[in-house]
Amino acid sequence: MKWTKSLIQTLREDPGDAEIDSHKLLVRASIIKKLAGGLYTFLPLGMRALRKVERIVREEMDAAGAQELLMPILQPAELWKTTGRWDAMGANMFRLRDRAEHEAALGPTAEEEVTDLVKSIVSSYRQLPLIVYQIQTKFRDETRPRFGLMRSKEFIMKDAYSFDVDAEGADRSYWLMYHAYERIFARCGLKATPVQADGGDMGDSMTHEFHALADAGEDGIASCPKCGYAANLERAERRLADRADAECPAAESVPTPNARTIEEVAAFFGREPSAFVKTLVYVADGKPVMICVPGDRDVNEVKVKRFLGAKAVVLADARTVEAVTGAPVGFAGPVRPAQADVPVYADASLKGARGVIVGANAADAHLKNVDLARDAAITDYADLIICGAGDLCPTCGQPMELKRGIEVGQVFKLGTKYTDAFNAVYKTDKLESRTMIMGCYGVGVSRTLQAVVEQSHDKDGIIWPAAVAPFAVCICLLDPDRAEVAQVATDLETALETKGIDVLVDDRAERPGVKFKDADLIGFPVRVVVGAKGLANGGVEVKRRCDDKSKMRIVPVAEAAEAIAAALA
RNA sequence: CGGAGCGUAGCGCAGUCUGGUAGCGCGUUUGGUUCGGGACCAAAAGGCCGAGGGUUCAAAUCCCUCCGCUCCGACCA
Repeated sequence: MKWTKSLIQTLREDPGDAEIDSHKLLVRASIIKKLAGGLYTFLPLGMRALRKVERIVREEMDAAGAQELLMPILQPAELWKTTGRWDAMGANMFRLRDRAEHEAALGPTAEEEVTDLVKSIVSSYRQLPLIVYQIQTKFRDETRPRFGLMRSKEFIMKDAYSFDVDAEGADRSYWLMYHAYERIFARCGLKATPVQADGGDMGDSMTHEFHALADAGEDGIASCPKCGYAANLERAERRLADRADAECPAAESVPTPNARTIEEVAAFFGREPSAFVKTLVYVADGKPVMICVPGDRDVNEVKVKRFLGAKAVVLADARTVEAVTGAPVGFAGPVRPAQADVPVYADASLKGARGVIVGANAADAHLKNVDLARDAAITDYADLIICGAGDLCPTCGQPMELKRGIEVGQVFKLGTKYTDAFNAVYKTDKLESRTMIMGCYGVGVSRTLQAVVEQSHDKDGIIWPAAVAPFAVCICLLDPDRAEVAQVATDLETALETKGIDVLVDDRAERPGVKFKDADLIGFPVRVVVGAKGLANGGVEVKRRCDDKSKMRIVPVAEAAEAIAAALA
């Protein structure tokens, strides 16, 4: 392929609306172009890279025995109403009506669609287990699209679904996909870590996310350098240190005018935030609850939601707080709230807490010398906080580290949530009807592309891993108007293509510096310089993008194709 | 959805406070000199100043409404 025939427009300056390196580079390198917020065109270079990621995904899915199919993006509302997700998905789903006023959605995912499909075809245990997948555009009406392909309204996802006769089979399918994912991301040149995750509204409990570790990632991950435990902060647990608080005298109210936040109260008492217990009022599915956590920690709303088995947990508004505590916001505490029957849940680390300071449920007052067990009616203790760096690993007890990650894939055990709703059953060999056990497995294909760039770039541009590069090789033809030099480039292009290597020949009438800068920006794994000067010196220059100039080699023309292939290996 | 900022040439921006000829850099086109890490000279093309309404002799600039984009937060199968 010749550059002068390609739709490529590199930019010298960073786009004004990009924040993170990968987004800037994808735009500058002519990989993607924004149409509107959260909507991007894949330019020819981007399309080539995308196809390579897709191909890796296909090969690994096929190797795992999954079968590719393609289901409609436009999904009738009835499917979603069957599982109740027509309402549960809320504003996240794009909805529309056809001319006959039939409601439909642009698929954000396809559990309903695939369950309906499989139910209609599979009726016997002989047809199971089954894994199907598709690579398709998905739609989500994100409240805040950002960072280019990282969070967009329309994106490309590989979604796979497994159907098994029993829990053991579902477990096998789960790990089959899990290991396929490890291979997919490794082949894409991505350092991706599986981490334990929260299932959200998706269903059952068992789920792992695959995260490409990167500072620009949107998710926090707690990981243990000793034993390898890793979990999304939404889920990450910690081992509790033993608590041996001394007995304390009777609780006593202390006036604390205008001290509401932990910082203010801590300054007032001259104590560390950890000496306090912070109490927050939440509304869980319409009912108020109190959540107590150490003053230096934050509530993990995902854990609260899961612990309470609630659909929605939101921080209470000021009126509710006043009704529950009997005091303005800022003075809530677990001891004798105005609404005596409100459940009070405390973080597990507070079990045995004595001598702590809490809100007094009265304006401008806090209680000191509180013994939680003695003075408050704690309904229950549970793990309710967000882990922090230094918290102890729940598995081995060593201090954990905090990292950030880009979620590029997730595997779920769904159980029978969807197959029950659709009555997707099969017959056993004894003609008994049993519900199929399901799993679902997603790879963010377009997001993976950006994660690769986020992990693999330098100040000059992208450094594509060969497996997903738009072109593996760029031939910088320095003297395109000299026929004998141009012929060397074209011959080399043909020789490489014969070996199945993608080549882009930069045949523009540009100065060498421009071509070198662009080759570095786009990030072709191997750069070959063909110029009159080099040929006079004995051949062409071969350099890998990941190496510095000192590794550049002069290779005789006759051996060039071989040397380039070797450089890519 | 709350808070903040920004919409001026393909891209990056100045001009807006204090109303009066539409600017700069990059890119593009043409000619010339250059030619191994984003060259130089000369000429040129390219604008409904986000949209609509108002104030004014006069609006990119002041006022109102709307739309779009970005960031922080909330949210995120």
